[in-house]
Amino acid sequence: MTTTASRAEAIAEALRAQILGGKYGPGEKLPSERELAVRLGANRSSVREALKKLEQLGMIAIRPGGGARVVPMAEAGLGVLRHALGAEAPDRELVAQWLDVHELVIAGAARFAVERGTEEEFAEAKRLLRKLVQPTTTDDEFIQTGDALTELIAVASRNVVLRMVRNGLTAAAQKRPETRRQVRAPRKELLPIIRDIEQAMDDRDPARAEEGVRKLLRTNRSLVIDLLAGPSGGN
Amino acid sequence: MTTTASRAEAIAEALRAQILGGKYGPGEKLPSERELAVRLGANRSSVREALKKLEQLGMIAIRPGGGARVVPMAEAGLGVLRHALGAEAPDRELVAQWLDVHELVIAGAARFAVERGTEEEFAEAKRLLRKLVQPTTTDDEFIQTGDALTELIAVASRNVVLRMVRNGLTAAAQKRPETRRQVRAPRKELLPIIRDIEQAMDDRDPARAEEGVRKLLRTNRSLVIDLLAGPSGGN
DNA sequence: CGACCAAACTGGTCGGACCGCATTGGATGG
DNA sequence: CCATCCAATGCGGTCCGACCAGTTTGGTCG
Repeated sequence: MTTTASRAEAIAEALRAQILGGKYGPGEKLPSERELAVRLGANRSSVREALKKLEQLGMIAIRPGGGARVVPMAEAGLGVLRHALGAEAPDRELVAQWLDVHELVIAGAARFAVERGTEEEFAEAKRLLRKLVQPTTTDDEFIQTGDALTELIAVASRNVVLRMVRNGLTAAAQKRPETRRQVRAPRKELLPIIRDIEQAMDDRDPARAEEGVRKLLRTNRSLVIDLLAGPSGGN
Repeated sequence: MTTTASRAEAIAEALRAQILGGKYGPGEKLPSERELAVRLGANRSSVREALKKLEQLGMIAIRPGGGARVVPMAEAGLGVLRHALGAEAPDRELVAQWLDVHELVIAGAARFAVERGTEEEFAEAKRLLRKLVQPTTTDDEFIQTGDALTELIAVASRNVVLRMVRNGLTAAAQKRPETRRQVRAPRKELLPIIRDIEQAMDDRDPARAEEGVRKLLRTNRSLVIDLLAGPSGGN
């Protein structure tokens, strides 16, 4: 079923699930490459490649001659998120935390963007903002436009580091197509916020732009939660 | 010379330097694994492992049967930063951008931390803040205390995603010991800011805490620039 | 009981081999 | 002459068996 990708990726996926599932607790040692190979019915090379993947994600730490130990999730890198959020039923709390950080980063980027952006970028931003509230825009287009807008903000911030952080965040939120959900976009409430952001761009007012984008993202908050974690339930 | 680590790591380092140095431009295809192996005098396994590392960093994209092409730096992950900033003479502009993002993230974390932190964490934060301005604190201790403080803020924010982002940022800023520089910490100007942050904790005032931490980080800005990129000069 | 050393691990590298896939360039049919 | 098709080529992905260097570990010896 889940043999969608390469052998090594499948092994990495399995180990990842086992670690995230708690089979191997933080600090615990994983079986050796050779034992994992026979246990999973794969070659040591493939197992090794999978382990290297997990090491690069920051999930495990490998010492030559020593073995591989599980690293606590909070000490890992952003890459782990991609698989924690990509699960069948992601933790709603984790999704909420993702949204908080995303809001923080993009709103901050908007501040820089208004300070350093070009007229062309402002025009493009206004075009995208207007498209968000156009009645002819489908829900899929709404999401795509939103993504394009955040990327535009990141680019206009003239900050490569910020773009990289956003890359990590958005990559983590990428859902596999088969688990995508249908959502409804809240259009009406957006109009005043969008006007506010446009005004901020005209006035080159960074603080106002930051606050406007923050409100914009917060309005879409429940939408993203539904998109990533499925409707209602707890929280 | 630079055989600090394993063979694969050395190869990855070399390729990384070549890519960052512009030998292979964005979108350009790298030589095949076999050719790189003979060219670098290493086994294909080692070359392969190095390429996998770069792929995981987001620097290159590998297609089965196709080859490996270079990904533009702005589309890569945070991991690339570690080596871009770890160079002998890092780009000062890049360091400045790192500082902007770090300030944005930690100040935002401070907001959450004041909302969600425990009394014990507040007490620890105050202890660290006071240590920053104690005359008996050495410059090395100043830096360590600052790191501990930002980590405490990240932990107290109760946001795993935010901690991961911070992990990525701090890992990128880790300098190799041999290239560390001596710096002087600006202690006197910190006192009013620190009092402000303490007051914000007592009042549970998130906005004030965010602004205070932002000022605190900004005060240390030139210090970090010197630490990472070396004092003044061009580049 | 403690220090010490050797055997048993572990990960890192090597060389060779085979597979399925993507690319490509020449032969073919229009 | 051009568009099409297909086989040869090159690519990454996997597998195998072997050896090396470092860590762990257990038992032995002082």
